[in-house]
Amino acid sequence: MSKQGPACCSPLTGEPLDAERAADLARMFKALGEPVRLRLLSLIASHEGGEACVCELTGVFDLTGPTISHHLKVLRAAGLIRGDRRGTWIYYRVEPERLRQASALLDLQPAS
Amino acid sequence: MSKQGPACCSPLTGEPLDAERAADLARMFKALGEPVRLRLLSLIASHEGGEACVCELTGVFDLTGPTISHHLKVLRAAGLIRGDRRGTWIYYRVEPERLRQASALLDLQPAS
DNA sequence: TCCTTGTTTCGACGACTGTCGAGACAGAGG
DNA sequence: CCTCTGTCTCGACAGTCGTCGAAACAAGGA
Repeated sequence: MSKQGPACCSPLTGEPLDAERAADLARMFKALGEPVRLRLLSLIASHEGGEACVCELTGVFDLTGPTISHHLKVLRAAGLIRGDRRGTWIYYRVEPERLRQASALLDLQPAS
Repeated sequence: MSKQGPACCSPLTGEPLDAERAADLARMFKALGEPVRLRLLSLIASHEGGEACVCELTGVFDLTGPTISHHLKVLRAAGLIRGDRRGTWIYYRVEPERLRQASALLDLQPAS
């Protein structure tokens, strides 16, 4: 379902964002606009194999389990990560397409 | 000048963000994480000449002047735009370097 | 079966944010 | 000088967000 039309990647310099697209993109940026979530995403993205389990993420911060779980849920709702359970542990990995969408929007000089 | 230092543009896949850098980047993404601000930035970036005055931005939304001014202030504090007064009107333009920084962070496959 | 460990959901609290109206400041022109 | 227009600051209010403790759910092992 995530087939992206040409409009998905047009940069800011192209034409003004309409309200609907702005709302979707803002949801993603809002998820990124929190230091803990940004670090969580970076931890997952840079982890060996491209995925990390919650148990490895919790110890990095001085935060309780529920708080980490909450932030992971926000990142999941924004479409930035995806998690699946394998046995006891749940492993999270990034959604590259979604990140590319954000990166392209902010790229003022698209690859020509 | 199109080549940046290694630290400023290292993508998420490189190494985990430290708390300080995450805080600065999160400030910028938080500014982008609001539909009105995202549309304001897009209006400025896509405007003829690369700059737009507040009077042209206010009419687009069903919001009062103070509210638009507040959002512009947040974008300014995040380093995303810059405004200078010329006579009666104040013109805003984007800060390309800052946008490039964000775009590069989210780019999972940097130009190799 | 019960117990232990990993993860999420629920309910609550303080802090922050978006919005407004009223007023202040800046510049242009009588 | 005064006035008008454009923009910002201030103070206040409702709504949202990050955080926690307690409890629930899921899977594995005694």
